[in-house]
Amino acid sequence: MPVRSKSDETRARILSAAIDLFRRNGFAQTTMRDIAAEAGVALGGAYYYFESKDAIVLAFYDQAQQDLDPLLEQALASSKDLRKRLHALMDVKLRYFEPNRRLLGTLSAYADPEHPLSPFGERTAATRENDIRFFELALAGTKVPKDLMPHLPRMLWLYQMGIILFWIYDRSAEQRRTHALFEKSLALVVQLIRLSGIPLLRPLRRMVVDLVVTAAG
Amino acid sequence: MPVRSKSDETRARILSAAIDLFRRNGFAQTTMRDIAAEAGVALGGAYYYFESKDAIVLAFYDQAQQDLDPLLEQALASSKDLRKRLHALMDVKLRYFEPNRRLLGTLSAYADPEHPLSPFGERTAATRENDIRFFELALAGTKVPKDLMPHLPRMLWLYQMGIILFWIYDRSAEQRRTHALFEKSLALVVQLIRLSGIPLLRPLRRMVVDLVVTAAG
DNA sequence: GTCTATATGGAGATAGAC
DNA sequence: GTCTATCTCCATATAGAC
Repeated sequence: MPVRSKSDETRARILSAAIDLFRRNGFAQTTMRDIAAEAGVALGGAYYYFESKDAIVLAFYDQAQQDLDPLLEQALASSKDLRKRLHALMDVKLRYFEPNRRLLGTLSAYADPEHPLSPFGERTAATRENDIRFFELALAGTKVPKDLMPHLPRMLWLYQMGIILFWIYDRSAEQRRTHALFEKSLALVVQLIRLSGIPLLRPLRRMVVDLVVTAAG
Repeated sequence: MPVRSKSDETRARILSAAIDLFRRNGFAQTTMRDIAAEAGVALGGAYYYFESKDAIVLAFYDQAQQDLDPLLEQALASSKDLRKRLHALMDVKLRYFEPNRRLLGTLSAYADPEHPLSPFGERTAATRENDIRFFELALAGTKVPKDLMPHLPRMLWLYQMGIILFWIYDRSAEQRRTHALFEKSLALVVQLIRLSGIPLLRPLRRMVVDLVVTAAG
């Protein structure tokens, strides 16, 4: 454990104040002035540590990834079964982001890959690829047709993003609808992966792979 | 054709100036001052006709719907074949929105159903339902299992929204990737609808219907 | 009813003193 | 490293001319 300098301290305090405010009041409604006040520094101080409001969100992404990595590793170790593994990955993420559902909402606004905060953009590529790797690991031990294998982790990642998006805006109590939707769709997804190898479905599988290749460019 | 009063004239001029600027510079980057200047009125003039910047976008939606309705009717009349009809519907929309791809981009930002500009929200419900009705009409004459029928128009609408979202951010020349993706996925979708009736797929179909019901609440 | 001119209040960001 | 003072820009509001 590195000793945290006073500077690290202040930076962390600003970040945590910001996330707290984003959570409570939303991203757009939170001003840099609010953040500075909550962290006990002057406005300029906040800008000394983060060059912009966006940069704070990026720092939040980075921290989330660092926090999540070991939890995701652990989730994968809990079982060899694909369904259970995918379920465990999702559980870890939803639990982690639960207090920040609202913040994710304002961020999901950035679908444009050219926006720095977009989950599909360049600035977040490393985090994204890191995340996709966990789906690759989850598939270890599961039989998947050769032509599908290179694409499946990314497809599962996208599926996961869809569920998370649904979850963000799910107004049902404790997001029960998302949980029901996830259980049912996951069973379907795993079933389809299992069935994807049978000869009868070969033409269908090829169509899907072709589709994915087209979409990915 | 009603005679346009001077007031209607001005309103239309402001709307068209706004859309033009949104298109060229994006929604967020365009200020009400820009809009007013481009339309040749003072700032207050713009606010006299539109109570907010958002209201201008809503007016754009409304106008788009009015313009599109007859074109979509016509598109449906062009064929009895489901694939061709769905293709024709998409063609009409992409052609219409082509000059405003960028504007749609900034709007797709509003996934939150509570945001007034969200395509999933209450404020846009009438436009949305109107649009879904065209998918219902497109299905007339196509055999669809009874349990699936009530949900299929909405599912197709959602599929269409996905393609349009992809199109918005498609940086390939003339959005060729989107067009390829659409051709291929449409063939798949139509094929699945055709196959959905065969007894072997009944369990799968029931899972999907169950899924849709869960998602819709 | 239509529009101009001007005001308000708040945002993100920065320069330069300490 | 941190603060104060200040800048620039914007959505929106309003008073009142025509």
